[in-house]
Amino acid sequence: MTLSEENYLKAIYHLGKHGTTAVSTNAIAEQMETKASSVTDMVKKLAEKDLVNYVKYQGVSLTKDGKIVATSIIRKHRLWEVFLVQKLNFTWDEVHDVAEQLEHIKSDKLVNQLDAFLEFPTHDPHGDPIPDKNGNMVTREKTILSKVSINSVGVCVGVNDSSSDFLKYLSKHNIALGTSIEVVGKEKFDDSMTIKIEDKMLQISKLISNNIYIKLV
Amino acid sequence: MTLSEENYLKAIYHLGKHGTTAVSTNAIAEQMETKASSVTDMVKKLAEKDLVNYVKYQGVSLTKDGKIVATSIIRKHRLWEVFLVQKLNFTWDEVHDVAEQLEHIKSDKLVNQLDAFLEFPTHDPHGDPIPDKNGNMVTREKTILSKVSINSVGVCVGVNDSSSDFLKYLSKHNIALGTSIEVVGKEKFDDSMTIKIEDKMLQISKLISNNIYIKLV
DNA sequence: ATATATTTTTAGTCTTGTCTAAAAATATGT
DNA sequence: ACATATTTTTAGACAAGACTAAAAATATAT
Repeated sequence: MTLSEENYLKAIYHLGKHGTTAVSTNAIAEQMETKASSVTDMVKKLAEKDLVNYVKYQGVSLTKDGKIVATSIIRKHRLWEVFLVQKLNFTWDEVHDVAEQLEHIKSDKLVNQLDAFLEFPTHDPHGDPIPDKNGNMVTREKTILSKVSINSVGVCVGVNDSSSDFLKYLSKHNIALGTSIEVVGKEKFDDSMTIKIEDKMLQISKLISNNIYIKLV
Repeated sequence: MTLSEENYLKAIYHLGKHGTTAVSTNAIAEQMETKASSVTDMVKKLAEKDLVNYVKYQGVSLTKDGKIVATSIIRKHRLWEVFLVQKLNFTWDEVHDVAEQLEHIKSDKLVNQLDAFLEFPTHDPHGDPIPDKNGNMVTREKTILSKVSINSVGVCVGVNDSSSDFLKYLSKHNIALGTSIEVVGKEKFDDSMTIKIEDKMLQISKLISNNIYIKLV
């Protein structure tokens, strides 16, 4: 497995609900910041190796083998993120780029010992589930903040977008995993929301509320 | 810096006492398990970037910049080795291949936080010194076991060859960093030695004694 | 239903890092 | 010192992965 192949598999996994639904060449190209023609080339190679299902003009999905590879990369990525935050004092907006590199390190012993060292975490610093050694992960009940009704109360359990800019925005407003959020107002016109965080009111746009997951209490 | 460039700089550093003395194309090729013609190509590229001094047919040495890069890679390699042994329960013969991968991860924060997390170790699991943030490292007094006279007593402080096979041999005979070694016999004919370890006698060949460093007591 | 727009693929090119084979330079032995 | 051996470099080729431009397939709109 080359670095490039691994990144394609990961992209296909993320784009089509765990790689099960077919995703378009263009979607992959956009996600990977490359050109559609490059995607076609690589996808052919992955199909040759039985890592993806590919029918010309019909999109791409992961095969069983492809899913195993993708899951193992995601496992590594998320374990490293936990390591960076818990042991090396990184903040949740700093971990992504480094984890992107670390996820490609090849050593079963390394991954499994790291897992044990971190005491088998089930979720990464953004609330995403970490696959275990066999590729299984827990599915935690969660709701997109934008979808909940007025007066709902919940606890932040994850984010959809984990870009540095978004995470910094959240930190600035004291929103982290575990933060209690109450919906005190919703604006029909632009779908903005007023939420209460630690007794402070905050106006958030639809784009923001669409990227926060909460668990209702 | 590409992965390949980094590996060449590291090889040149190791072959010519910290990269200061010029090393031959063939020597680099052998160390890197590649062909001399490939070395010539890469060395030209590195010279172009002012990372090595290169005169056709006269060998290669590192420039100031080249040394900085090589030192930083070696720092990372050795820090990761300490991490693997101290935190993830790797043995000293298992760390090399994984550290070869980890040494190429790019993140200053990662390296410096890792250094702090490990409490600023000065030596790796093979007794080699770890450069600090500024590239400085301590030089510890050490003697090659093969060179010491009969009845000398010392403590193992390092190894010259850190291949898995050699380290496993040492472990099997209870030789590790800190082990006390007494030279009780030397054979002129083949330069083999009899040493005493924890009250047990051991016959070692010249090849073995040439790869063990001790500090005389 | 057919013209137009969009998406996807193909064909050909480029760069990086490698290789082989041959040529050039250096080293060695008598 | 000169013939031979060794080392190093050059020249040309190749694979991986990316790109551009053009062709083919699919989707959309009136």
